[in-house]
Amino acid sequence: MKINIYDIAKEADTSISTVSRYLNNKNVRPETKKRIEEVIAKYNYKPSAIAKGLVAHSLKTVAVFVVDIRMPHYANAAYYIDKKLAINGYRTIICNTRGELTSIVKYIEEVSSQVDGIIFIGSIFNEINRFPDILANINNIPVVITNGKLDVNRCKPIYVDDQKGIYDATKYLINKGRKNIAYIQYSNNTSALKKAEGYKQAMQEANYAANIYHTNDLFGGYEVTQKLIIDNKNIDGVISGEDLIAIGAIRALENAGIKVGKDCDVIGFNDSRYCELSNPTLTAIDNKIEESSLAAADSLKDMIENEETDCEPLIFNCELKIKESA
Amino acid sequence: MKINIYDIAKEADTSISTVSRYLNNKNVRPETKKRIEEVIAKYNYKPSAIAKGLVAHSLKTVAVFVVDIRMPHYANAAYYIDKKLAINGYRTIICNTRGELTSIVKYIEEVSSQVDGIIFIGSIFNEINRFPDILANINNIPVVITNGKLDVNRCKPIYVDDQKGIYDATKYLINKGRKNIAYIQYSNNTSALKKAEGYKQAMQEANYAANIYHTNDLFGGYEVTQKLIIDNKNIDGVISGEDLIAIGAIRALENAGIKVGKDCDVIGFNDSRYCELSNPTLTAIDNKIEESSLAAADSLKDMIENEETDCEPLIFNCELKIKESA
DNA sequence: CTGAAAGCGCTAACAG
DNA sequence: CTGTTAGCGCTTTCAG
Repeated sequence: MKINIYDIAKEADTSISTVSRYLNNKNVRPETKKRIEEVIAKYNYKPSAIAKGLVAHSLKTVAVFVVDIRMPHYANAAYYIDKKLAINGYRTIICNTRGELTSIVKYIEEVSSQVDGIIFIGSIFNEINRFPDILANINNIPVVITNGKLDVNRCKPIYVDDQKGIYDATKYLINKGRKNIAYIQYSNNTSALKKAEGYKQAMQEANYAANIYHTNDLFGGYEVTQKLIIDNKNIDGVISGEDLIAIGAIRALENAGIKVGKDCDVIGFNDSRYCELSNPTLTAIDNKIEESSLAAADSLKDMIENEETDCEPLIFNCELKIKESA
Repeated sequence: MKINIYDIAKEADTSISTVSRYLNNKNVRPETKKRIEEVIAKYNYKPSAIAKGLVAHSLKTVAVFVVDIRMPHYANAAYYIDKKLAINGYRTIICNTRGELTSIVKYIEEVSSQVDGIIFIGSIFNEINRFPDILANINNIPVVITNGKLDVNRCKPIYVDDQKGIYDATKYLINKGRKNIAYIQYSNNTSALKKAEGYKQAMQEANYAANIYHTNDLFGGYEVTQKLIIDNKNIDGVISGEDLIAIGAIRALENAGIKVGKDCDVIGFNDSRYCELSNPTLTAIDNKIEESSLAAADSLKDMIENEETDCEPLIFNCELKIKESA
């Protein structure tokens, strides 16, 4: 039932090489070409990408590792990467690892022998360095990672200085005269710790006490802030490493009668479009997702196609985007 | 440089079939096995998934077509589909079509000869029916589509009755005594039109005038509602076909001094977790993304593995999830 | 411009 | 349990 190039050649009364040439837009005599076209149309023949891939040693496919595509940060990254790479004829396999090591391992094993390269989004994937066996799977393909560095042959790191981003934002509040600034940390990975570090550093320099709250629920900003308000009635600043948490914080503060942007400033992280949905709109640290994702896609493409071995890290700086909440 | 199964066989002093058997966990004499393992470890050999795919006529990969992975609805769908399919050993290629026909065509052409099946999320992909040439590409692979039906050999449609969802929600407000209910429509595709239809139907039955506003910006709910308020000072209900728009509406209403949930009710659509970020929290129509996505994944898997040809549509009903805004 | 033949890396009979 | 052989569907020399 399934038609292949042999069938086409036979029925078009020519050789498979000629059909192959036709398929690849090489010179074929018009009459032969016409016969081939007719047969192809008749059977609705489509060449097998897999067989092509075997010869070309490439399926023109890359994998993008994220924690959870439902989180705006990852969705944005995946969107820009796919957009950029699709232009160059690459398909994007999405790997929702949920940050679980077993899941990461499974995806790597399945995907590494099928893709031309991998992009890891987020420092959590640094964990892979602890497992040489897993690393071995990706030792021969080009790899890009944001906010990390993998010990493989060809790894291009792309850094966005989250820590400095938070540090600057904290400074900004301090300079505005805020003294009682709390930080809400989401999850416990390297990236989250670094961000918290930026906050602590700025507070320390100003001789203010650091005050860190934790949540592991992306939508847990509301509840954690309710606690925070009870603990600390004089709160005048809240910073979080995730926009969504900061938006939850705003809701909690407003519901407690604390005017955000006036009595208390709130700053988020990512500067996702969700900032606009908040009331007041959320001032946030823009961590350059679009820029860094496009750079990741470009770098990977270069590494794949030009055997590029430039593994110098690329560095982006955050930028505070001021809106109503601070 | 690149090691293949021949190299392994030679160095382990055995045949490729034996190596192949070893790789596929079939019986191999312990001593032989040991030699093979050593050589494999020495060269860090990984079998080529592409070559395997050529033999198996499958790469265990599916494609998921969405409009834009950054939209919560699509991100959720993609997440659940990938989660379910990954358990069964399938990889998920994501195709961000932006709803553009040229992009849809390009993705289909590239992907159709490489994947085992395709899931289309959303009625917009019904457009494909207008192009027999494109349809031909996917005539031989199993296809699942939500809120649509494609004219190909094997297509499983999964419907979620959006129209009824909006109809019921409108009824709900009417029964609460709301009379001046406006609807904000996002985009112009079949799905959007059907939703608006549900609203009109309910209003008509109650003998109230329908009042529809439009926006093409997912984050445009705020601005459109500002206009709406100017046009209609007695507004007491706002319904939208997208949560994010409804959240923008809430912000505009509150900023205009109209108490949401009291003076005016607001209802969104999707019941995404963003409803929790709104203040007041957003009452919304749950369109069963998780259920329908998991069903899509299951159906596709059945169609792929069991040559399943049951193309009876699967139907899900929406459910109004009441929170603070209505 | 075209055809024969080799090869991409693996699996699956088949015969031992 | 193992090796030989023939594919899977395509591209690519290399002669002609």
